[in-house]
Amino acid sequence: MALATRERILEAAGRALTRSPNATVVQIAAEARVGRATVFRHFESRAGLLRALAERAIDETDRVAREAVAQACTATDALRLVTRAVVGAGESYRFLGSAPELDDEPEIAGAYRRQMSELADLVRAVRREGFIRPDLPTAWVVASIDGMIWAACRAVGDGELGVVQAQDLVWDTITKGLSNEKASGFRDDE
Amino acid sequence: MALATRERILEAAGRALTRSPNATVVQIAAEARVGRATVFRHFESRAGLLRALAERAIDETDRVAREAVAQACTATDALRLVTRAVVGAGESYRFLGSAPELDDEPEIAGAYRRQMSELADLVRAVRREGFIRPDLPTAWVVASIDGMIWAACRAVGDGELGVVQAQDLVWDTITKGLSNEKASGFRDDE
DNA sequence: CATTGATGATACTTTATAGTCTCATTCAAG
DNA sequence: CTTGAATGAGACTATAAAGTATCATCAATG
Repeated sequence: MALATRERILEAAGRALTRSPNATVVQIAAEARVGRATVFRHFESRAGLLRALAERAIDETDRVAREAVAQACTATDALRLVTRAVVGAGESYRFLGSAPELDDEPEIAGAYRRQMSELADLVRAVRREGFIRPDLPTAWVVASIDGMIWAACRAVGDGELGVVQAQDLVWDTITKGLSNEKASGFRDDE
Repeated sequence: MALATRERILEAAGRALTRSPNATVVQIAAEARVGRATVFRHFESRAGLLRALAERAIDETDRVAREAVAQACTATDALRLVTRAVVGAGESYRFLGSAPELDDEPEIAGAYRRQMSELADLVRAVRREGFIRPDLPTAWVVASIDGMIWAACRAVGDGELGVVQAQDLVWDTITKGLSNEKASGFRDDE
């Protein structure tokens, strides 16, 4: 079963690389319960395996994001659904957050830039609908959404939150913030 | 000037490792404009250099955080000032975000856990002051603050925001969120 | 039962990088 | 000018990991 094996290796690589981003082929093979040679039968090199894994993660993220956009009727709702969807797919791309050598892969780095740029477009559309505070730079809105998504994925991966809970919390916090106060004013001096 | 050289190497290592987390000693030495042998005259090994760099970053973060706490009279204000201070010190610890081998250093991993735990204590104190929405789990509040700080540091490092601007935006967004609406309600069906 | 394809194990080669050592040079202090 | 400490350059070794090749085994398929 060549396909099943390849899939097993990819998933094992995701787990191993999430744990330790410099995981060796030996460690990945062990995680997949597969001989080291088998890894090289399915992938031309370790770099090739990482590339395949990254492309898989990017495709998966694109897929769920597109699905989310298709279901939404406003940009604001699209952003909400995309956020939920991407957090839900966190397990598949979480290893990317600390995979050093992937910055050297033009395709991967380019895909990440494209996703960020698409997110920026969506944010601008949401802004036109009036949902986003006008005083915040778009770059910061994008960056903070990205940061929240990563925080949620990490919390889920570390078992601190359930997936659904994290999905709810991310959008809730992105929009309303953490503060309990109506106007969120604070005074420097008590 | 032994001390100046050691310092030059540390700062160069910070820059090099921020760019590429697997930077070799050759690359670090080149960044420091120093011979490779000189690196090993000042540090027992590459791992030792990373350890020293990480300890330096942790100490610096602790220092600015303690200063911030000392100036605040309420827990809420302390959290605000700590956030500002830590974002301001981002350059010194940013490399830690993607330094794989440092997870194996018990001292470093432990220090990070301690910092997160101190942040959690601070968050609980802020919660008692009533500033934080009671429906949010503390773990999530901590995680999202951490995520916002990282997002701000990355934005500063990438030149998307100025340091002061990022410091302002982080607290502002943490507390009030991105949304323009008073109650931040949204409707699923337009 | 025989064949075929995938696999596991293992030995081997290659390469990149860490780490050591030596020597010549430079530069500042006396 | 002399001396000594720090450095740069480069040769050298050791090692870990990637990648290759081979052979025996096992399971499915005809």
